[in-house]
Amino acid sequence: MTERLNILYSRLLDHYGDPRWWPAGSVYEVMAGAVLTQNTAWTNVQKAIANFGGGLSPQAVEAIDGERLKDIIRPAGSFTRKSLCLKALTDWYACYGYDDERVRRQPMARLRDELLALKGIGPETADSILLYAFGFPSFVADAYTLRLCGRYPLDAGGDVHAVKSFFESRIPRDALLYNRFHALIVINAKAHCRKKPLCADCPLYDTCERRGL
DNA sequence: CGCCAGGGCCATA
DNA sequence: TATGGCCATGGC
Repeated sequence: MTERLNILYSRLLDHYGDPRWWPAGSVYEVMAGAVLTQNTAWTNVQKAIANFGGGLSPQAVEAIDGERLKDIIRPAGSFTRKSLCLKALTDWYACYGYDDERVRRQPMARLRDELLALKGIGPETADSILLYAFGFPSFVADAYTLRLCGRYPLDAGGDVHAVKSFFESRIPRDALLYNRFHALIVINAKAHCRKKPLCADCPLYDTCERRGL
């Protein structure tokens, strides 16, 4: 890991501790949550998940009628697209017999292409599923990561693809490390750096402040 | 009230 | 390929 990235990571880790992160109980719940949280507050996703009554499984989603699925996930917004996307994602999972280990034996690049081919799944959602659901070393470059790159002097580029390859080429290819790093970025963003100006108790405050951000 | 939240698709030019 | 409108709810 480069010096600058190491400093960033260490500061976040010292301040927040090991996050070991994604608030979900199962692999499939992570997959579904990744879709439901697209441009949507996590509190709304929780409401949608709660509407499954603890029965958020691929078998359940396959069995649920499309119209009823819309109604269940309504609190997460954009429910027409997301319901179709959930169905497509579940069909994809069914191709592997809902078997996590079988998915993990496939080449990551191929899985990513398959996910990106599904309507409603783009780069951020695909990477979240690969990393947080299945434990592949695919770095997630989401809105929080882009915002951090705009503030912290990494010179990582401006778009999702550039930022993703920036981190992946400079961090050891380790899924747990990717997990911690991105989780820390999100936790920091939620806790301190939601918008300008940064608050003084943000562990990145001095560096960002020096840049006038 | 208006803004925005852990995006992505689609229509334009 | 690069923008911009759109989806849609709930919290603030």
